Amino acid sequence: MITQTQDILFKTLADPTRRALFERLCRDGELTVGALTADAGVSQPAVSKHLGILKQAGLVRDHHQGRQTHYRAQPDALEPLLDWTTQMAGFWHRRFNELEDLLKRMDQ
Amino acid sequence: MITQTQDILFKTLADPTRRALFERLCRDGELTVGALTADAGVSQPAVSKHLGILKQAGLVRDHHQGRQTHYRAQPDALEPLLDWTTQMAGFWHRRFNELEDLLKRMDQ
DNA sequence: CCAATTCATAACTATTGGGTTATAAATAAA
DNA sequence: TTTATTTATAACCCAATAGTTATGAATTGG
Repeated sequence: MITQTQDILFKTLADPTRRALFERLCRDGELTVGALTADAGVSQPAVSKHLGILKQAGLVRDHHQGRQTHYRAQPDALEPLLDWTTQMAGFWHRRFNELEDLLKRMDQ
Repeated sequence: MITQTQDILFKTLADPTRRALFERLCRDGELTVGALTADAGVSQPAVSKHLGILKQAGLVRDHHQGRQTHYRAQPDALEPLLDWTTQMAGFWHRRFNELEDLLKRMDQ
């Protein structure tokens, strides 16, 4: 079910602090938990939990180096979101064109 | 704050039944509350509440006709979502190119 | 070895939010 | 006018979740 993937993505990105973490990783590249926590506005455990959820959604990847964990964004995971959005817009435009055609036929 | 708009959109579309209502309106065009309720899988008050939230987010518009309320999708409201997604992908690609350039310079 | 640092997990709390039933308000029909 | 239909709102309940503090596990440095 593809709608499952969309659901996970929307739910994951619905939280502002979580979305802010992902945005920072997109902008600044790879960062440690400590660096992310410094500007997150919430505690370190909260940041770790959010990163775990982002990881489960496939939006970030991590690798360990000594006692630090580095996280980086995985923006490919945004593709289903892009697909859904364009599809919704597409449905609407198709309907719009159908209506346009109908009006044209009625005009004849 | 544009991030406010994004927050509202993500939060609004994070709920599956609410997103399903929006999808149906995109596919099928204008529908009444009754028609939407028939296939929603939840009660009519639940549907009304969801439609109210979608309306506040600007994702749907309504108009009254007799005792029925007709709802239709307003897919233009998805634009900030599209902007955010492409922007995140853009940030990442820019960083990717920077890295690529760095590697090229190191290669010389 | 011992202390300090970095991150993840556990346990708990409070709030949010989506669902329900009951009911009100408005319109249509009999 | 009375009854039936359609939608919105109110009041309430339960589950999910984002936050906290406390602590454990792993690694580094003295």
